[in-house]
Amino acid sequence: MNGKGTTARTRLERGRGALGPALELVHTGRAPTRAVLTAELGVTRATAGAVAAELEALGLIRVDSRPGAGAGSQGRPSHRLSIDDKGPVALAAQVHADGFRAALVGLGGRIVATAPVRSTVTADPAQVLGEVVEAGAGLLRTTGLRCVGAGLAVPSAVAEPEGTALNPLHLAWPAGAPVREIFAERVRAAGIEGPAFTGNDVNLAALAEHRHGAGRGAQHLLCVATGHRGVGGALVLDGRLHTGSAGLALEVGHLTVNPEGRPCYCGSKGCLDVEADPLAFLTAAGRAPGPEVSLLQQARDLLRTEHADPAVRRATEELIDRLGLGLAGLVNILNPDRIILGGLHRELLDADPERLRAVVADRSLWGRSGGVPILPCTLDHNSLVGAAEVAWQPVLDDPLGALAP
Amino acid sequence: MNGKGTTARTRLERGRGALGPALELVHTGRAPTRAVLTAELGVTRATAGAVAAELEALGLIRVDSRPGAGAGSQGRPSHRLSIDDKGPVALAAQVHADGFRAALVGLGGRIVATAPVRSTVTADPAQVLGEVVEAGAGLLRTTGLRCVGAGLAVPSAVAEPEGTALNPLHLAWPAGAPVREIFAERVRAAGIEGPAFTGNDVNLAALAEHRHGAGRGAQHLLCVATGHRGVGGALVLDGRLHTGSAGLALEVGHLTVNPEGRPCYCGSKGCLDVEADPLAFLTAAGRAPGPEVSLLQQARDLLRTEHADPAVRRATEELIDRLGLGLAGLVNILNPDRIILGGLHRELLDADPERLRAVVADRSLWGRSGGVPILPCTLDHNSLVGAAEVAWQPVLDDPLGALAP
DNA sequence: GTTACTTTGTGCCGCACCTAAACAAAGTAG
DNA sequence: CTACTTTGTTTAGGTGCGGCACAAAGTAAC
Repeated sequence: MNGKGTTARTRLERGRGALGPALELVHTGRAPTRAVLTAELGVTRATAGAVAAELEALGLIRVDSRPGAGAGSQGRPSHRLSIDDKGPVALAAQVHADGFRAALVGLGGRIVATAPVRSTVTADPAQVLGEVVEAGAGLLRTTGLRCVGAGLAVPSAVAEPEGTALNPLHLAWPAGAPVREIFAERVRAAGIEGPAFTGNDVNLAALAEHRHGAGRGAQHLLCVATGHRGVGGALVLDGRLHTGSAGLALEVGHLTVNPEGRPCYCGSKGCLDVEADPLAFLTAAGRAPGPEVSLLQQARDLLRTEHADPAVRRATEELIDRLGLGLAGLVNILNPDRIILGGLHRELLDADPERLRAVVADRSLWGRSGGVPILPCTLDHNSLVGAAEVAWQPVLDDPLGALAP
Repeated sequence: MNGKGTTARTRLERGRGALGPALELVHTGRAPTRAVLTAELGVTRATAGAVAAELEALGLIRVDSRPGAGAGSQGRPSHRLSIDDKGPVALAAQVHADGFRAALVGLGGRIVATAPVRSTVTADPAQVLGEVVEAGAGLLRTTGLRCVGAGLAVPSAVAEPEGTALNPLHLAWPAGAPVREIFAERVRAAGIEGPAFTGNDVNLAALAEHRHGAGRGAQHLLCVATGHRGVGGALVLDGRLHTGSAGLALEVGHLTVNPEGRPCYCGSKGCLDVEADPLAFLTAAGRAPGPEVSLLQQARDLLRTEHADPAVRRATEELIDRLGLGLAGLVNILNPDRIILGGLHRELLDADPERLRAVVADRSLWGRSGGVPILPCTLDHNSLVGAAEVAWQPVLDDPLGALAP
């Protein structure tokens, strides 16, 4: 008998210190039962039980008395810990060149509801963000779920601590637009409680992949992706996003990957930004980019459907070599224990994983660091989930403090 | 009346959690009095007093009842906290191309005693490390001080967690030599208690500069230096050395800084390693390196004494430009809030700080991150102090646990 | 010199959080 | 059915810290 009501009530004031770590373990799927939770936290069973009861009382998780696929077949079966699907959610928003989208994301990175994508991104950030927040507010109204906060992913470097978008170029937004401020104001205006965060989309995608995707368990996770124009990077260190002292870290686009390469707008030449993005791929394959769909879509289609074409094959190999050189440079500096690729880079990895791994290993200084696993990202909408992740962070750090008052 | 003896005794079992942070504050000179300690720790005066009493009982610090240059002139003067100069020390050792040296280093990075430098580095690491440890053991015998542990700085990347030196090239040691194991064995054999650590010299120098030198207070500190051949880098994040997942991070020598540059042994060309080290400087100035003194010494002499020579001037500017390009690349990836230069790079900075800062700012993506302060290192024997720092680390993390048993 | 004020140091109580240990519960293995 | 293994709960207790009142040690004003 797991006396739910009363037991949880009497323990409500206990377990503050271990509460955050415990929730994070359940959140990332590393604590399926209380027994595992006990081991992972390094506490006694009594403490783990109290903590789980408290998280249940907060409406965040559920303790099922049913099966619980425990460890060995012997001994008393453990109760299963799961995320309460009636629990609170975070409002996640994403803006990119093709449009914007809003979603509600619960613990565990589960997308609870999504608003249809709109493809009208105007030059006015306040209008776009107002619409996307309104879409999210609509989702909250129809589902009736509690909201812990809001997160926004933008395809631009975001300066800290101001929260301004430094290069939202392919959104046609003004450089330096105070996106965090605008977003926070719209969130407040929509009557949504909780704090509002804003971050670079690749950074947030990396965070999501680290917690719920291909990056699980990595201590030093490097993420590189290309979507529309340019190349983005992100680093997750010990579970935390490393954004540098001013939010400008991992601007990897200007590593030199081709000394004889084409000139870059930064003043150098042969930069990763202009040598390994969708436009570079289309150009290398001798195709003129069309205006209908996004560059990423065009490049992806070309790579998938015409990979037998010699020109496409050559372009693929060339981009893999350039990307590999860039990754090797990053490996020498950051020495990650895992690399995850997104966007077109993910397609390049799928097209010829051996070639890419060989280039990285060959141009890394030590065989060991060059042998770092390179994986495709595995999470749908990882930027969106990452945006929710930062909104969830205060709750993960201190559940009682963030939810009680 | 500050009842020293009895008060400390009655409080000996208190203050475990805040003990480490408190010691670190005194160690880095950020807590001159108990009042400041109270504020910095964010605890009550009662706790700060108990913690200070306990650290005093451990023989690490002293609470002087004398003046104490407190904050305002009003109110009761605060007692001064200082490091007990009869307290324990760490054994620090350094091996480099010109010889080796041993020292005893107390809290606060104070070098208590040094053994004379020997300049016979043979090809056998066991012999060299045996001699250097013996020199340190002699210092311990003559001073009679307690030893908390030992640290060794080597001019090579050190692989984690094995502790092997991957490229101790200019020591003529075999690549992959198990230096940490050898050092630890010699330390044990010499009857020195405490753990033994080994690290890359630039990494350790960065750590020392962060705690006691030009890097104080920086949250994201980048350190770049060149001594003999090649260029080394280090990153201190939130007070901790970032060595990557296998100890191989910050191998900055193979950033491309000159697309038309000379070939590098790594297979690329124009790498920082071959474009911005002492040999590159001598070559650029049209001088043939001699075998008498170290390359660093020759380059330094040339830069200082013949800076009026047009060839030397051109070489200086060329190296500053190359170095600046490399630093800009690192700034784009790491976004540090301070950069410290050592070895010949420090001399280059002194020679023309404006030029270097301009290159870095110009080639960094955002003006903000390019405006990062670039400073010369300020600590004598920073690698040595850094070696002691890692030996002190267990005590700084948990003074009671590290010293009591 | 006395008084008022400011700031620092200390003793005492209590609370929050956890551990330890004993016991109860729920399964498997024979 | 009994022995064994593992999980969950209860109770008691201990550690580290905050809160608070008070004492101590200086300066400022008169």
